[in-house]
Amino acid sequence: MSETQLSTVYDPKAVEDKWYAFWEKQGYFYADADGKPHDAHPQTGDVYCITIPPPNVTGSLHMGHALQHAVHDCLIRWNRMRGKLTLCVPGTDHASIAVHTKIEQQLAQEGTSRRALGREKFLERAWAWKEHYGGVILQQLRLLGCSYDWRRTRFTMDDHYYRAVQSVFVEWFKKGWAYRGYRICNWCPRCQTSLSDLEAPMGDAPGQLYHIRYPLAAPRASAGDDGIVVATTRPETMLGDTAVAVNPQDERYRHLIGKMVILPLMERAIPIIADDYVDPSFGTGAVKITPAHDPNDFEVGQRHNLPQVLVIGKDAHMTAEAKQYAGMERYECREAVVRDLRAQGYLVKVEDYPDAKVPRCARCDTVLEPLPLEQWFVHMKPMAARAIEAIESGKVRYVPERYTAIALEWLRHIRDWNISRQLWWGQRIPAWRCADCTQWTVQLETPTTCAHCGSAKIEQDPDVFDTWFSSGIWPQTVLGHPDDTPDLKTFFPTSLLITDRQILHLWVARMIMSSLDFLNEIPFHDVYVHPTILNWEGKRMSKSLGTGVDPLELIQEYGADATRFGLLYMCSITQDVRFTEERIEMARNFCNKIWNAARFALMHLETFQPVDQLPCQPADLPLAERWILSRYTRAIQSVTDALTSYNFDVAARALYDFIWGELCDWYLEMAKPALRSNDATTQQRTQQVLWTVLEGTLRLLHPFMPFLSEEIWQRLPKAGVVHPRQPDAGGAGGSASASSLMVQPYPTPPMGWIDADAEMEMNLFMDTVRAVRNLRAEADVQTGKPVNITLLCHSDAARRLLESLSGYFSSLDTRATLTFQSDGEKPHHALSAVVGAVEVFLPLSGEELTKEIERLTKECDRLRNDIARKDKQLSNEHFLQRAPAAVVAKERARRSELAETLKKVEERLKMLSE
RNA sequence: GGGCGGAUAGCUCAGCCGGUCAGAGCGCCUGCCUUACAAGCAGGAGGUCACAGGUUCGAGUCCUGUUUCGCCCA
Repeated sequence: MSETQLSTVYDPKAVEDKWYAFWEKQGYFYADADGKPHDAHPQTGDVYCITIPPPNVTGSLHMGHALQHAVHDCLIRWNRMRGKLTLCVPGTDHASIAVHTKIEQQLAQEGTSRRALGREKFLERAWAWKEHYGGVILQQLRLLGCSYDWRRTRFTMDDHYYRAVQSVFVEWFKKGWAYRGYRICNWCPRCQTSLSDLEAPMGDAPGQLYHIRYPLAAPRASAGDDGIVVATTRPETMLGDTAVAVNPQDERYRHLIGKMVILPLMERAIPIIADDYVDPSFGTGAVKITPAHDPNDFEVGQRHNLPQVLVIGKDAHMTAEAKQYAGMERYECREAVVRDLRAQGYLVKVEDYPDAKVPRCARCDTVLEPLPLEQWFVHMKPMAARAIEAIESGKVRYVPERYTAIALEWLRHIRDWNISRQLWWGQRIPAWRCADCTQWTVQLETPTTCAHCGSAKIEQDPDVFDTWFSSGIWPQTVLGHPDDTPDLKTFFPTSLLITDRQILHLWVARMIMSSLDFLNEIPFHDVYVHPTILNWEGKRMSKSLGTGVDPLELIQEYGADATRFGLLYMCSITQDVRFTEERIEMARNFCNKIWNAARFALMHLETFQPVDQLPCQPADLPLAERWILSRYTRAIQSVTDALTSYNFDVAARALYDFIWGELCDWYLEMAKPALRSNDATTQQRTQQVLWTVLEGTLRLLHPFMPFLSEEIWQRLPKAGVVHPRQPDAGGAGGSASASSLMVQPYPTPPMGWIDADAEMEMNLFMDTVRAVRNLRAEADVQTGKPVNITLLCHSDAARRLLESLSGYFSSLDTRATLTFQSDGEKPHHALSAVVGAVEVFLPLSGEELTKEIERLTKECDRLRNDIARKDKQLSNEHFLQRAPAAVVAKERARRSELAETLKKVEERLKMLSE
């Protein structure tokens, strides 16, 4: 096949599916505990394992996932190429509330309900829904190029996993950590379930603070006593008040403690009590106590033995206890209560309260109703203590480091966890209550009788577990726990967890706790928290608001490699990144640049037979070769360092700058003459360096752009192999190590190739070339028109260097014919530039003379300015005494450099004016 | 109320341990279809690094405060 037939535009669609199918067929994604499952790639014995955060089984890929998995696969491919036994376990979670709600909506549309349908039929529907949409998101990850072990795909409702979740509960019940409790819980009136504290984020809800007067009950303490004024943001809850509380230290109210007030509208007598919980500075300093509808009041109520009056029900409507307000919706009732209070003269004042917050449902945003409920809770303190120890001692490391403190803070103030959900889609709680003795029987196998009294009248709790309760055991469970498996031995603890910061407590902290408790091990060594992707306005992307960008459309339009590279390029240590499509476009252009550079290289390597090792010392090569090998080495260092420290943006930039700015812009141009040379030795030597650098660069690039790099690598001649392979042509023939780029070793920096002299010399050369281009542009010389350039060299070394490189000038966009001078008469009417010890002259036609004089005058001013600044610094005694000698020397050198330049510019100016 | 992150060219972002750090991509302006690439090549304009103090010989870079946007916890 002739490489010249390759399109000048890289076409991702033509290569992505092909290589993905090939890799998968070869078994390269797989890793087994014995370390040599498919003998697909060399293993050093080191293990690298990640379990992905399981997305919602019925969900689809959004930008957050795309970024997260660009990172996942980059690290997975990198470590695999480093020779580690590398495993990434994919899977999904059952998203209890989301799926449950979806099915309920469907049923409602069909005019029925889950109660009418019954639990069994409902679950059939849910499973059917899961089968229909389940795994779509995993399919989408393949389009991104993710090289995960798909054989191991797990789902949190799989039989094994289901059992594992239940057994966690049974174990914790045995320890006394899982217990049945009655307390105020977050209740979502729309989802009809309780929620944990973490699923009930507080949101702004600007409202009013109502000041209500509760009159004293007879006999009055003294004439004219107006009772006590309480302040509340939720006046409708007053219907359930069973006390008024004041701070015992508060002089204003001390005389009222123990007295009774009459609750307006309800006409009930309630006591005034003293409790430290009351903040005297807030509102009026007197607080109404509604034990049934506020978590703090609930506790006050318990301390003071207050009755609970439930006035708001699970449907967010008023109960019979609310008497004349019974049946009203809660906000409707609020209006009615305020109206009646005002009419009866109890409403003292209403003030705006902009800082009010209310808890909302994390899933549906409905304002939650705190209600006293009997639920299953988990006692967290002992587990949190172990997690704190593991994090403090550095066994679990957070990246960026600042998240450590955030995690610790939450763990130190951990509260018990409500794990029961009044839903049907999820793992059923294995607990049976006895109708006779009211005790619970908790075990994995379905009991026939009560474990306490032997009664047969037992009934299973209808509730299921919180989804996070089940995903909290993800890493160990997908590797086989609670069974003792070889996978667990080999891959656990895993290497890394990559996650979003939203679920740091909800999920990450809980995994650490469960793993320490059950396996006495941390679940992962590192936690990498990637930035959140925002839209260009800095707002969270939202599908419902239509502010999201669909990563699949990006892959469709720009290709998977460009999408991955663009995302990694913006993946810095910052907390948020704003997404702009231009970044992906930039990456697409970069793909194209690489593609064309490869076309060029392949064209010149068609008949070339490379060898693994450079056949000579780099020092014996020409400057351009020494330079590119040196820069290539530094690129390997940069990329590797950046990946090691999770600085994906830095790694991507290093690749971009090296490939585009050095390899393409300079080396390929400078290699052209030699590649076209008739001298076989020169040609082959250059071909070998070109091949070495390109082949290595593709390996360096592969974790970022797996498809493009593979496509090019496959076309590249191989050391010891004559024909390039295509997946449909060669199949699995040949040794594994030669069949795919993804199982090649990742480059390590050949330190001996670093050549500081070559870099210095190239810098002088490049600066000179740039100066010539610059002068051409200034003189408005049309491209293609040759120019005569005089190079006046004040150093023999510079002259020798530039003379030896003079052949390159014509090809590097200068079109220059060079004349060298070491001294003597300088060209008079000419444009000029100074590059170190070299002066560059371009003869001037005449009319540009004034323009040039102006320009040089400006430059003189600038230089004099700079020199004055330096002089000031260098005459500063403090600076000379306190700054390190090297810095002072550097500044002195810089000063004389500037003076030298100024001298030359002044001379030029003089000559132009003559 | 407590904690954290951001504020650098028109836009999106890099700038590690203070001393060529004032940068990149896009956009804009000027030339170019030069046999790898117009998704490209060459050149150019454009920023008092949010504000105010302080530390230092020297501060986008460290400290304090302010303003502002966002996140987390209570």
